[in-house]
Amino acid sequence: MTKGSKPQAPSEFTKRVLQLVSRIPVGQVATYGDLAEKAGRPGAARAVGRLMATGSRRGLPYHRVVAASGRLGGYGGSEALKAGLLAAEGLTVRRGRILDFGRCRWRGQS
DNA sequence: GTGTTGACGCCTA
DNA sequence: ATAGGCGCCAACA
Repeated sequence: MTKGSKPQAPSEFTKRVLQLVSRIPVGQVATYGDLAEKAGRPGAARAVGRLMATGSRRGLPYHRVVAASGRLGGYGGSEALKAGLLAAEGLTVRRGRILDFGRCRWRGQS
């Protein structure tokens, strides 16, 4: 089969971000900017957020991806749900903010 | 090819 | 602390 048609070939950046998200261990969280940087596009936090919103891949712990400064960000319209999921992971969320954020922030391989 | 949007990030007032 | 603006990149109309 030739490549006659190109069915939404995912960019390296997209695959990279999704891969990183799937690598986030339980009890830890990563920020959009962090994922973008690890994916090879520092500053592309928006692109990362868009990937979550559109959800090219399912089954990934998108709820472990939060905004910077310890803010949750959003979750399809129910950030409370995101907070609940994070709390269930062992984190502590207070008024839409992750307390031990600097403690549970996933650093990949530090 | 252009314009707009989006689960962001950081700065300044 | 709150508000507003600019910049970044990728997908969609």
